[in-house]
Amino acid sequence: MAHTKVDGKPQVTGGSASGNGKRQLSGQDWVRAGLTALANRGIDAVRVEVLARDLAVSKGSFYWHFSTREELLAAMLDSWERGEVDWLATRADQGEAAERWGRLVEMVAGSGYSALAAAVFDWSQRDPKVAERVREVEARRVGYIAEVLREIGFEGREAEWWGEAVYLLYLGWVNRAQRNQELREAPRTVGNFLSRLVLAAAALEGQSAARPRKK
Amino acid sequence: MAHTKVDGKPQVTGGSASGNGKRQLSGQDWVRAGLTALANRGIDAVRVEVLARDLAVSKGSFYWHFSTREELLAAMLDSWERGEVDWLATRADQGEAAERWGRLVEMVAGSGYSALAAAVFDWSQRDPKVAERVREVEARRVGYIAEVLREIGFEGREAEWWGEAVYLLYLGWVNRAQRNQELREAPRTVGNFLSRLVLAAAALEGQSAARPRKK
DNA sequence: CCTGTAACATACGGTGGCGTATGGTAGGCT
DNA sequence: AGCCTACCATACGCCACCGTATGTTACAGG
Repeated sequence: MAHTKVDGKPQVTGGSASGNGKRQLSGQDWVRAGLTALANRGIDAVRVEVLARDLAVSKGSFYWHFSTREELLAAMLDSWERGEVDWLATRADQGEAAERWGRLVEMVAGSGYSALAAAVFDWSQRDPKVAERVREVEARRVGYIAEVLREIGFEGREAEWWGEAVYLLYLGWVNRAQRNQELREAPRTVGNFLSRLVLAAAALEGQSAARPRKK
Repeated sequence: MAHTKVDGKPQVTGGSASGNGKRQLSGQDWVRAGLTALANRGIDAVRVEVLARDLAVSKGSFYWHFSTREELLAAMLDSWERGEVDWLATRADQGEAAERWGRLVEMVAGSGYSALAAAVFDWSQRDPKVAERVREVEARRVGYIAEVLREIGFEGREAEWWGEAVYLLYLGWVNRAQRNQELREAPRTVGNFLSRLVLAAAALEGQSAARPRKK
């Protein structure tokens, strides 16, 4: 047992705020590098020696911070999940009725197409543990959308149903934008799709409630 | 150069219709095995030696049929593309007005969630050549949906726009169903989502045209 | 200045996969 | 029967990667 596990955090080891300028990586640096590789070339491209080359250090460094590759993958998944949960948490509270929909659309449209999310989704297909975590995150997302729709004026069951539809459309867009620059480079389009979908839903359900602004 | 390329087809080499019962594989057998591995564990799991073990033969066999692994991947992509194009071609002609929408929905809902398609889409992210082919197939799909929508009563531009929306929703469903049995095991749901989406679109656009039957 | 330890580097054994080289076999043709 | 050839097996060299063992450096505290 040469290395002490990273149970807590390797205390100081400042990534870039330690004052000495450069050297001395932290576990988080490896996680970040791993997530970058994941987003760019998929989970099977997250290799210890490759990351070491990217970071211009040797494997010896990696195996000090982590005891195995799987441990890094777990840390990466944790990091991603935390980011997703936080993203929703910071936006779940502050809301004034129909205004929230417009902000949700803008946030989604502006937050980029997220190659990372797409890569994590693909990863989840080959690892049941990952799939479980992704399902939880997706349930939160759909729940949040449905909540917003309820505030806009959709009735209970309808809100959930159309919330799912909205999410599926968004998910399809994320997927398709992956290989279609035109979709990526016009971030407006996602918002347009989502907004018109909700407008149509309201028209069908006979909602007289507040309409989301097309902005 | 020990092996002759598989330019045409290795003539007889019957997979299972040759009468002799078993042995003697064809290039198509390798392609099928490759597509299976692709669908189950992604493109990075399509390894020559692994496929050889699955087929209970040696690599020597593989390198007779193909000169390299890349050649197999190309053949796999060709096979997939041909299947997709044929799928649309056999359904594009025969149609009587609004009836086509119902059949399209049923076909999509019944054709399974297609882990293969999802895997190919993911593959396309790491290989521009694959991405190009996938884009073409997707353009055909969207075009076909838009065409059906036009026959239902949507006006030119609206048909294309909602056709894209319908496809994105379907794409999101394929993606999500990958890790959600509940969605997979109720094949009706896709159809319901798509049908209600079109109904809502018609309601928004003020179509009085033929409505797709909810069946 | 000496020592300990955190954070690396270097070197190694082992595995899995690619592509090649070459040998073996079974069935059709003459 | 002999031979050719399609199809496959065996064996090899090579490389990328995993994880381990152990040497090396920087700095903190006494």
